[in-house]
Amino acid sequence: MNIESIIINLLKKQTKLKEITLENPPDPKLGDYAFPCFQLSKTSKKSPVEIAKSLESIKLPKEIEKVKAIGPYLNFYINPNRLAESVIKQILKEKNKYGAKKNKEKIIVEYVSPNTNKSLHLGHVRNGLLGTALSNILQSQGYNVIKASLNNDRGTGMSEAMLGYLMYHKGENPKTKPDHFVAQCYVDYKQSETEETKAKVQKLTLDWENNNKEVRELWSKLTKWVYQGYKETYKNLGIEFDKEYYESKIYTKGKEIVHQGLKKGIFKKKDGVIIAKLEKYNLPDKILIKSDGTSLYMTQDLYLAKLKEQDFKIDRSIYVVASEQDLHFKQLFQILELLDFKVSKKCYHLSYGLVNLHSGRMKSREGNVIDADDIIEEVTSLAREELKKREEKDIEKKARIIGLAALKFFMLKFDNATSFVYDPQQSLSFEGETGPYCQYTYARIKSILRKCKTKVPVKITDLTTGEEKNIIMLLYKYPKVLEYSAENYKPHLLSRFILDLCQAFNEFYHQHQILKAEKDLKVSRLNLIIATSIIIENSLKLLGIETLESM
RNA sequence: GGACUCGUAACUCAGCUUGGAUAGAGUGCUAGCCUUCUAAGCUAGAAGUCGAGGGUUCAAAUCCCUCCGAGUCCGCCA
Repeated sequence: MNIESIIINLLKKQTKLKEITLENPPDPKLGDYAFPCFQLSKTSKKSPVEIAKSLESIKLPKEIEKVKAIGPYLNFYINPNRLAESVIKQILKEKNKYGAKKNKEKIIVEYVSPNTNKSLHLGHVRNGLLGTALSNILQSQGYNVIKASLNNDRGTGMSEAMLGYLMYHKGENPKTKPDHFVAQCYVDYKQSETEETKAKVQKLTLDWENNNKEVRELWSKLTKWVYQGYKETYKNLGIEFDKEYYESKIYTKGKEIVHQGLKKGIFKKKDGVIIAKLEKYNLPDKILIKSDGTSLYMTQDLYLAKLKEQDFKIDRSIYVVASEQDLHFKQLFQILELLDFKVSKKCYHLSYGLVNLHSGRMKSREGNVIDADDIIEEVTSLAREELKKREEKDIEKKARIIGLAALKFFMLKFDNATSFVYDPQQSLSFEGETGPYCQYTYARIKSILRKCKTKVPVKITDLTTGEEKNIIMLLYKYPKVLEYSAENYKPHLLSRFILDLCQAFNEFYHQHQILKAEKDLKVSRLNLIIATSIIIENSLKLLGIETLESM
């Protein structure tokens, strides 16, 4: 059932307007949908208030209970029972397919993409969770999603980590988590960096490129450790990939594209470098090949963009990368366009703001980062303390699930454009607009359902209170929210929706009895809360958050 | 200097796509609610020149322009 189009068609017929905009009244008491009559007063020469009044006599379909002119607005009150019956039955029938769509497009989403000389920090966590949630949401809309990551596993950073290993840890095996060990080598190097060591780093990089056996072996050893460590962190966070790319395997391949472009006159050679002139597009020029003939990040990105398209025949290519690289992606997409690569039209940069600390920006080289593994540990331990107060069973398992929910929800509730300061007290809270609040709401519903011993017949009749209607409207709107969230690449809209739904349920819960309601009403309300629990569970799952039957 | 993003309550943020009724949450604060289905909850209250100014419009937090402030980025890092 699509209420909006029913009302819009009704109004179109009545007013002869081509476009009708409906809006939501500020207070549910004022109705469910409102039609502002200002636009009509121009042509009809009557005041909007009069027009609204005159429209009150409009003939209503059965989906609409009544209309009422309130000031310059014509307000529609939907028939709650009819909508409730239709929406709840649909949810009970379709379960996790409610809100799902069919789509043929293939979309590749690239996220995390770490530099392998460092361990993962809070910024990677935001990136990974954002990428995961986005992938899930797109999948829910029927897209064939390929989850990909690019490991930046070569270059100066890796050489610095290698030199750090040789200088301070030669022959050692990791005693800590292996990626942390490699990151430590990097930090140790950085803290003692001199002109002399810089030269050594340069030599290592060159030797690596020339396939020097010893250097390559050392490199393999370190990267292997790093991936071992990453694997564990990814697993803990529920981050997965269908495809991992490695810079070391593709970094030379972009050069060919650039040289061809030079031949065709798309790029210019100037002062020994090959450059893309972009001032026409209001962008700074971009160097594509350095004067020593070696490639840059941009060079390999040109190749990778094409490679992704070839590998998977994708229709869209999304890059989840921090806003620091906004310019880089504008340039990349523009250069792809210059090269006349079809993929240029398929690319989208999902930019997100930095996660800062009170002390300022996180800098790996200075070691003042919030480590991903530490944060998981911290949030789990906070949840454990909380659970101990409640004398719960399965404390360990639940602590992990609840702790991660707090972390994940916090990372996904802001618009991706906003940068925020990470504040442990706020970020890891379990009360208010948090993951655990949503889980708690779900557990509450489950607890009621456990106490209801009899099977609940699918019968919906008496849901007429404001609190019930509020929930029904949200359930009705869920598919639209999901779709909008997917098409605009905005997972936070889903997070906000879940909060609204949980809040609506909790208000209902405190106001009305469910198990002690009289027979038909009880059945209707049970159906309502079953449907609610299905949506909470599914939507949290899309954000990568697990639910608990009790907590 | 240029480009982009952001500026909404004491604090953290929604709302801006598609302009519309008294601008919403959460945290914190104040006052209540556990002999009733889980109080990680709910109710009520205090709290806002929507950064500033101008423009468009019947109507602007929302669209346009200017300015101010913060952040990010700007040819051989990724």
